[in-house]
Amino acid sequence: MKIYNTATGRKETFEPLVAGRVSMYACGPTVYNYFHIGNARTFLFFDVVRRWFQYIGFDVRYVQNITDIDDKIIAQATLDVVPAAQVAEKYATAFIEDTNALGIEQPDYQPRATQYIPQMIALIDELVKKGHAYELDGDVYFAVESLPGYGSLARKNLDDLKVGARVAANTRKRHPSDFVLWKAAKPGEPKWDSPWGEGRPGWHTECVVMSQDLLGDTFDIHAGAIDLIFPHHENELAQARARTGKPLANVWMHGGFLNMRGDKMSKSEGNFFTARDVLQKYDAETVRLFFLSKHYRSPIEYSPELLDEARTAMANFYDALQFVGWKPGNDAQASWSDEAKARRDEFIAAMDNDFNTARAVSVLFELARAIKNEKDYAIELRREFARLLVDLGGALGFFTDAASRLEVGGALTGKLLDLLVGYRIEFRSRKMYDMADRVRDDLAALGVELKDTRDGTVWSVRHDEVE
RNA sequence: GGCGACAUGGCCAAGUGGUAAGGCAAGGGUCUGCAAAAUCCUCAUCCCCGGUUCGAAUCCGGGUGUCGCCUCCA
Repeated sequence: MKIYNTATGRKETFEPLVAGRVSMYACGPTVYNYFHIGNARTFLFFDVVRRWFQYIGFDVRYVQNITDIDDKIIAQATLDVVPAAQVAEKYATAFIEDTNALGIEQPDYQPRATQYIPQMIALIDELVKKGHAYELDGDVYFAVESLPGYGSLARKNLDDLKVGARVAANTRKRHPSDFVLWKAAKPGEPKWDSPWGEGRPGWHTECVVMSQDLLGDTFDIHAGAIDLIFPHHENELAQARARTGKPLANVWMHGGFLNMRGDKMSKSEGNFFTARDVLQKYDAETVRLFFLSKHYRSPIEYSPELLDEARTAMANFYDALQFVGWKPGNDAQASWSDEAKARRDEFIAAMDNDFNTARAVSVLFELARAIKNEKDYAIELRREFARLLVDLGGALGFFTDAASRLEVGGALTGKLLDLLVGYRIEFRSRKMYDMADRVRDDLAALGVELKDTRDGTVWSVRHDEVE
């Protein structure tokens, strides 16, 4: 198992802290709005990371936070003329709904910043006492110069940052890169008591406190999108090192962006679609396939054409399953035939190589092709391929609901369809083609597709349009 | 100004020194009452210029282009 580690800039063999276990923390959303489809890429990818670790036998402990107190939430609350907590609650709920709709498994723990205020205050206090932070009119800042090696994660040095700093604002900070740990409350803002007066925590502290509380001082994997490397993750790392002298995480994983017409999709630039919007047009598996068709560290261009392609491809997978009469059951077999094993090994090798999902997905395509290839493969083998397809696909989060997708409205509906198909077969054998075609056309109007294969007439329900 | 990533067929995309996976689209054949499906065939020398090597899309140097980070940000 090799993973690209931002901290070292290299692909490394993954060595868990505890054999057989993985502790991972992914930065979640700041809940001031619906998240966009670019955010979805990140959430979805780390869902796949988690599923993969589980597939290969790891016991995974997965934490993803929700930032429910932040300047942007306060700003939105001001616009909506409601309490900030109400904005946070609304979009936190929406976040959970939307990630569910995307087929993302909920994390084992989903801490919220406001649940950890005392712990954050304790950490900040400790940093002040150790000389790594200082107060300034009710704000508290982390002194980046107090910590040798600050900037190592992003491979930046303080001098360069000084030059590049475009933020003039607070000239009273000791160093322009000093970042805020505690913010004094302005009138009307949400606030908590602290040794430095009433205020709220800065963004970079919550993840340190929550991850260390739930996963320990140092854990296996810390994840997020590429933009979080600096300053967010750098600042988390700084606080953790200042506190414990140890790294916060052994492996830092960062996913690439989803771009819109060349630019990164971003709420502040207004060029985005919410995941909600996209799910109106494309089902969750289509979105998943669209993302997983490319390596997670590469940028992806948002493209309706490619989403359409992904939809076609997904339909083909289900066609293949239908083709050999796949039924839910023991897809995860203890042993596989040589033919199946060869493909499974290829899939595993791809995933174990820094989560090469694009390569892994191509194995699924090859399986689908083989499943439908009645000429070269015996039906038993093709059925095994189907089980393998569902098994491996499941490791990527596909086919989790295949049974119900392939099933139509219960047993009676299935029997009625078989009856109608029987009529078509009968009509065809009597060369009553107008009636035979009427059966097919009428069913097509209802979204049921008939195909006359060598093995007889089969029906399938079109699922490629989401209303 | 500093740091970093990427550049593969009509489109998407894998490839990490051994002679270009896969998907979509397109064209042609077989099969078929028709349609669909299935099946067979066709479709790239990897941004440019140098270098290393028996051999490079893959390594090194130099260009060009695109993008990201340095500021809230998935």
